[in-house]
Amino acid sequence: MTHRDDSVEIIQQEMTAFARRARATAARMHPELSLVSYTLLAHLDDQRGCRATDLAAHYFLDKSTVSRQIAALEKLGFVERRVDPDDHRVQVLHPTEEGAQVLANVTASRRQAFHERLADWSEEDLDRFASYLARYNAAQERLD
Amino acid sequence: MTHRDDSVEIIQQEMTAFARRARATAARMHPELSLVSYTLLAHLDDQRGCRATDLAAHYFLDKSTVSRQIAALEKLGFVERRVDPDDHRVQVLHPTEEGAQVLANVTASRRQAFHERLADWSEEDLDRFASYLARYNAAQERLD
DNA sequence: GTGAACTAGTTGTATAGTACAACATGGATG
DNA sequence: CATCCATGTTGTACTATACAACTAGTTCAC
Repeated sequence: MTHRDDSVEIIQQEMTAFARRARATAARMHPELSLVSYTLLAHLDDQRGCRATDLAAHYFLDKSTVSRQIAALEKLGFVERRVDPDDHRVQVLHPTEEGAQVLANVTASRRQAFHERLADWSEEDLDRFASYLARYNAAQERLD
Repeated sequence: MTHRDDSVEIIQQEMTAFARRARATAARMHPELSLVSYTLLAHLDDQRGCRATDLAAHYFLDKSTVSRQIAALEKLGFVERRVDPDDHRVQVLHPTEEGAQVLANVTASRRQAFHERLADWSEEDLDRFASYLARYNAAQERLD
C-alpha cells in the first residue's frame, strides 16, 4: 500500500460520505426547494432560460424526470414555460419573479452555510481545495 | 467579491455537482450493490460486526431505513444476524462469506475507478486533496 | 419484584426522485 | 407525402427515505 493508495482511499471514502449526506442536509436546510429543484432552477436562472432537454443532458437525468421536476416547480409558481415560436415542440423555461426570489434566498443561505463551514480555512487552502474539486469533477464528467 | 468568496462559491458548486451525480454513477457501476448498501456492508466489515442502531447513528439514517436495508442485504445472503446472548433485543450484524466476497469485488472495482480518475494527479496533490476532504467532512459532521 | 421508562428493531404509510417504455405531436428530409 | 427524428408527457415500477405506531426485551426506582 503506497502513500498514493492511501490518499486515493481517503478521497474515495470522503467523497462517498459526503454524497450520502448531501441530499438530507440540503432537505433539512431548505424544505422549500430540494437539491435537485434547486440546481435545475439555478441553471435556468444562470442560462437565462433553457429547454427541458438541455437540463436533462446537463444533469444526466432522464427527460421524464426533468419533465416532472419542472411540472412541480411550475405548480409552485417558480418556473414558467414559453413555447418557442420557431418550433412548437420546444418550451423555453424561465424562473418566475417568485422563483428567482426563492432561488436568491436559498442561494444566500447555502452560501452562508458554506462560509461558516469553511470559516477557519486559510485563503490558500480554500483556493487549492476549490481547484482540486473542479479538477476532479471535470475529469469525472469526461468519463461519464 | 473577494478571492475567498470565489473559492467558497466554487467549492459549493462542485460539491453540489458531485453529490447530484454520485448515486447514479455508483448505481451504473455496481447494480448489484447500491451506494447505501455498499457503505453499510463496508461498515459491518470494517467494524467486524455491529448493531443496526450503530449504523443508523453513524450514517444519520432512520432506524427503519437501516432495518429495511439490512433486510434486503440479508435476503441477498450478504448479511447475517446473530442475536446478542446478553441482550435479546440486539442483533449483531455480520457480512456473510458471500457478502464479504461481493464487498471485496465492489471495493476493488471502485478503487480502480478512483485510481483511474486520479491517475494523472501528483502524489502531493492527492495527499492535499484527501486532507481537505477529510477536514471538510469532519467539520460538517460536527455541525450535523 | 413490579411497574414505568427506556432501547432495539419491525412494519405501515407516505413521499421524493429516478428510469424505462409507450405515446403524442411537431419538424425535417428523402 | 412518408418516414424518420426531436421534444415532451404519462404510465408504471422501484429505491431510498422519514415518521409514527407497534412489539419485545431491559433497567431502574421504589
